[in-house]
Amino acid sequence: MKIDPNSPKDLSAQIAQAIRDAIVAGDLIVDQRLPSEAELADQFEVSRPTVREALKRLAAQSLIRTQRGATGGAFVNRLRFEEAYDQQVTTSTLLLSMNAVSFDVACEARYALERACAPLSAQRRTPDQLATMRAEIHRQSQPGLTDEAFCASDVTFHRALVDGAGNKVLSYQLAGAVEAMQPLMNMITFTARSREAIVALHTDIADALQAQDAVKTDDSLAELAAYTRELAHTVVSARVKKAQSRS
Amino acid sequence: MKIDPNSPKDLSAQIAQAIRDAIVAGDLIVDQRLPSEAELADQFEVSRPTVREALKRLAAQSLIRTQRGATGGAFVNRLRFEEAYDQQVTTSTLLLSMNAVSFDVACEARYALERACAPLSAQRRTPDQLATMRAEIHRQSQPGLTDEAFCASDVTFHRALVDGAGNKVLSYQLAGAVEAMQPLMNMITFTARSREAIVALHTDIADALQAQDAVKTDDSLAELAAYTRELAHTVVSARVKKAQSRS
DNA sequence: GCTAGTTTAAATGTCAGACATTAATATGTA
DNA sequence: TACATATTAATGTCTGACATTTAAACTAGC
Repeated sequence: MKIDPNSPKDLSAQIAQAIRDAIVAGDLIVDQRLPSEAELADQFEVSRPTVREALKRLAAQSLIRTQRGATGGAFVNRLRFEEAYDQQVTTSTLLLSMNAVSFDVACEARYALERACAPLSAQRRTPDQLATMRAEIHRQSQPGLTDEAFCASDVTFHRALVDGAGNKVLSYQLAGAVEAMQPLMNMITFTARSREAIVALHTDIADALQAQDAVKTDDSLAELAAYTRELAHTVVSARVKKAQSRS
Repeated sequence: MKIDPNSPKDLSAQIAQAIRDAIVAGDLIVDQRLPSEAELADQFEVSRPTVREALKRLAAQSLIRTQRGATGGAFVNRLRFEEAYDQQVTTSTLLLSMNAVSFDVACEARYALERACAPLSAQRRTPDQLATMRAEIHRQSQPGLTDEAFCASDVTFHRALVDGAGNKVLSYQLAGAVEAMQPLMNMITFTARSREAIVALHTDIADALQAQDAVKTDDSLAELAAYTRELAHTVVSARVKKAQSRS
């Protein structure tokens, strides 16, 4: 592992890249201890703070963990699905908000992905996951619920659906898509009637999954997708009208 | 923004979290300049190296960028889809390799997601994307190709398919799934006959997309998925037999 | 000989201060 | 006005020190 002191990039960025490459290539394996900061500083011919900055970069990506004390040091971290979720959600959320992704595009992506899970979920959903979905449907029909709580429950419902596919890779990939939608969904004000419609569609989905009917699950999801987008259009056009009447 | 000096977590981790929260919450907006390192050190009542470690953590996640010179500093970075791809691919690749995700599970996820794109892609694929797919099919039928090059071409083909959906969010979500599969695919040795079969199925897919036939696209993808998994099973069982005969 | 408390050592975490480098801006001169 | 130079404010890097944590080695007492 070598770095170029004359490169325009920061030394710490180069060092982080070198170690990252070694991890990805498998030269450093899970739980293996990296050399101490002082040793790394010697190897790369830089100071300890520079090495530390590099290690913090890797820690931010959960590629390493550090431990203090006598037998401490930096260790290659086993990247777990659970940890990776958080980063994915944060990144996806920021991607959507910073790039002015329209509700339509995000919504289309979300339901396309969920429908990919539907057949698998119909086949494999556990009683536990079904119970979660039923519980969330019940929560969603409570009248006093705030819009935010309604959306949060919606996310839980859909994650149970996705997890029903029993495929960790799918769950991971979709966590970002589903959760990142929440801030956009939160911008919608749900009327009593629209909530009722959504709850009815959620019930259809849960029924279809319980009956392990892949086709009906897909149909219900498609209906929900269409309804959600229609709802958003109504809300947006109502807002535009309001703004026009003000001017 | 406040931090707790008695927390078990590193000060730099807490500071990074505080700034990250501010960005996600929208308190810091894109291209806004953060206070200088010295000012941040004052605000959080820590030293400059500690602040720097926090900033490097954020830089590793592409949340900020830094600029040297008189008007320099740390700026909130507009997270672009292109940049986010890389991180997603790295993370997905490591997730698969470190968690011993089976070929079956990864393959199932990949094709489920791709099939989610199929109907949209059949509707919207551009001539350019079709041309890319045809070119890759041509490359794949060249006899001298290494297994690695064959797989790389496969990835390009499938990315064109996914991009055909014309939905940046979908493309982003699937980039990880498709590319992270490559190392697993590389473990398969493709015989001349299996390459021929894959090329034929790719041709079917391209034809269906060209005809904007969503159903046929989906069918062809399903066939390809089944064939790929069958192929992997054959390879694995052949390896097991070989190992048994050796012992 | 075994256990409990103590010491030691090695590592990360933090700090202070200095200097190097970069790049925009202000200044000065032909 | 145009170009060269000096200033300045920021990040990038280095040195050296001290604080804190933790496991292991050591020691005293039973």
